[in-house]
Amino acid sequence: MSTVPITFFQRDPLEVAPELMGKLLCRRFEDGQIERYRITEIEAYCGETDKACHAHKGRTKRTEIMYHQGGHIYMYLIYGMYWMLNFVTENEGTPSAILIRGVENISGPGKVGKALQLDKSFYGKLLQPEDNLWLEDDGYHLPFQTTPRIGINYAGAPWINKPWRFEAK
DNA sequence: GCGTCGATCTAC
DNA sequence: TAGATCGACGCG
Repeated sequence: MSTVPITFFQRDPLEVAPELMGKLLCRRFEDGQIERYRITEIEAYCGETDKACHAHKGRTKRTEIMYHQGGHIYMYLIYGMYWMLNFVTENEGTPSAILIRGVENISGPGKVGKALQLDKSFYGKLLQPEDNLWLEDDGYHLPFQTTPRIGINYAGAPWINKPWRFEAK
């Protein structure tokens, strides 16, 4: 069992994603209680050219954090009620991120944010124990498969067809 | 300043 | 299949 270092995220999201599958997402709640959730479903969003990526229209207040060093947390509100959890990848100036769509026993990105009690206060924090959200590797290897991403039809081809969603098999 | 809409989920 | 619910963004 070891804590995954921030540098793990400072490379191409398509390289990080397969290694992220099966890792343990750890959360320390307000009351000090610690829970661990195995990551079972994620999606990669790759830079300004990827029309499904929020950063495809450039640097804004919301997407700003995606332009920073990998290892930061990107949170955003969707449909007025769900907080989506994302991990920033790559380095300064290269916007990309990985959306956590599901963990063991919890399916759906909206439910993950709710179960882990995450909101905008986590925007811009780092994935480290000091910030109450971090990653651990227990050596477990989770079998997975890739499929197109969900809910991004507006992006059009070829982006809707990219097999950038990873799910447990 | 105002209208539109989204990387969702639940219930009718 | 529609409704909840709100911040970001486009338009002007």
